[in-house]
Amino acid sequence: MDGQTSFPLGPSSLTEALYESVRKRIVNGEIAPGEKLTEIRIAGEYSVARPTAKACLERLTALGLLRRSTHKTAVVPKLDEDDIRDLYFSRETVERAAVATLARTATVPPEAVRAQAAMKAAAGDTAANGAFASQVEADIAFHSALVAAVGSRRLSRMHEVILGEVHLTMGQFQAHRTTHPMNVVHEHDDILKAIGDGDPEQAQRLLAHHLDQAQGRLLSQLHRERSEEAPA
Amino acid sequence: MDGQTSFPLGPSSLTEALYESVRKRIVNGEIAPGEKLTEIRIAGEYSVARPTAKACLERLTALGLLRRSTHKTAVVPKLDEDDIRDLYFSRETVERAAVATLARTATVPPEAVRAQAAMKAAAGDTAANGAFASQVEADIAFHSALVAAVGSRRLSRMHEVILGEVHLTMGQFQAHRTTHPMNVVHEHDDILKAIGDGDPEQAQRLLAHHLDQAQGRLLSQLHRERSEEAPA
DNA sequence: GCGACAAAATCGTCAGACAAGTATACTCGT
DNA sequence: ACGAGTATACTTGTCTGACGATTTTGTCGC
Repeated sequence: MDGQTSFPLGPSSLTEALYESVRKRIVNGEIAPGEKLTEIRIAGEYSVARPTAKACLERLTALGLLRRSTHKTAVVPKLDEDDIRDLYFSRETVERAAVATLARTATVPPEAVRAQAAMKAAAGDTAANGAFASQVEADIAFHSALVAAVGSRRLSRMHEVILGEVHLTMGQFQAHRTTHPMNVVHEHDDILKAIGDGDPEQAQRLLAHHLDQAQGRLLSQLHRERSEEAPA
Repeated sequence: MDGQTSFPLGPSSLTEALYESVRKRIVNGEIAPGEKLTEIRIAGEYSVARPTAKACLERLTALGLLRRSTHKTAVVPKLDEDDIRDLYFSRETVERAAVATLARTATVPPEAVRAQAAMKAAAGDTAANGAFASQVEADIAFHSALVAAVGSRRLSRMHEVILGEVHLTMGQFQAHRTTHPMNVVHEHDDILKAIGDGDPEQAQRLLAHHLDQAQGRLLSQLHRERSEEAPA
């Protein structure tokens, strides 16, 4: 994109914009897993000072989107099977609480419904370029809306961090390409229905199943890739 | 204290030690809620450069131990009723998942048992100076051990953040002073027993009750303080 | 070919400086 | 005397530049 004209810096500041931009590049897979991100490189690419770049990398590291230890350069993490299981266990913990809470008052978040519409639209033109990315976006938006509707700042904060890593793995494995997006849409619809019916147990059950499916897709994709690059 | 002789910096680095020190001062209530923490003040108190102090404050802000908006001085947050409810809702979400998981395999974490012993010891000499602080420490350690035993890095990370804020409020309200610590000890024991019995439902029930009690103590303490400083 | 030493790259921390925004205090008009 | 607008001081955001420490890489000798 247009990299040199002054950025449309949304919020207040340089640091924020830099962070958002690098974050996007990571979760969208533009920066491959295992790739090294030095402070100098970031500073150079964006024409900012090294301390600014440093702060950016530190923030991303805190969110799990980068790994680095003292005096070593940051790298985009390549999540293994244990990571994915751990990630989905944490995710399930948070989202279970969310859907149960919503179901208790039969509150169907309008934002989630909107995300569903976007997902259906994206599912329509699977051939189109960038359709994959917008599917992932819509999927993330759906789950995000579910948690946001609970109204708990801290739950949302935790979920945001987790979804960041989820987004990262999805971008890396492109698991959505190997499955029919309409299945996901239908599972989402079922969850919304259970919430609307005021049935917390059912909502949790369906959610757990949905997440299990997603985790399974990621794991099988992981194994496939591993077996391909085995002859080293 | 001795500010000029090089610090006995425990871990790797200056930043880390600074962060730990300031964090402790905040959660222990040495820095009162509402108190302002300028970068310059921290830099001066610890004889470090301002960027170092800045990074420290940013980290603490990310953890919810400080609040600040752009171009405004960081302050130690004074949590209101909504905050406490939100905090305990999130806490319950995480710890429920933990005890349920442990109970499913009837795994009683040795660390938690050890924390219980420490708590009993601290409960013995309520009169002693600093006994209150060690009670809180032991309490935190117990719940921390529970979650750590699950073995989920991400769940532990989330819990760590939440416990930071819990620690903060406990230090501020000193709620433990108004209650018999042995009650807390017994509730902990009950939870451990349910885990050992392999009864996830019971463990979750007892945990929820335990957290409800704790939240209630904090809220009543909050109301008491508010009514005292009402005539403004 | 392998291990040890030297060189390069990178990070951690610091000092100093300027711009920009916020909050406070002061002045002026009514 | 009091309120409103402005001016000043304080604090933060960002940059430039630099030095020591540590990790990594590359080379040399055995």
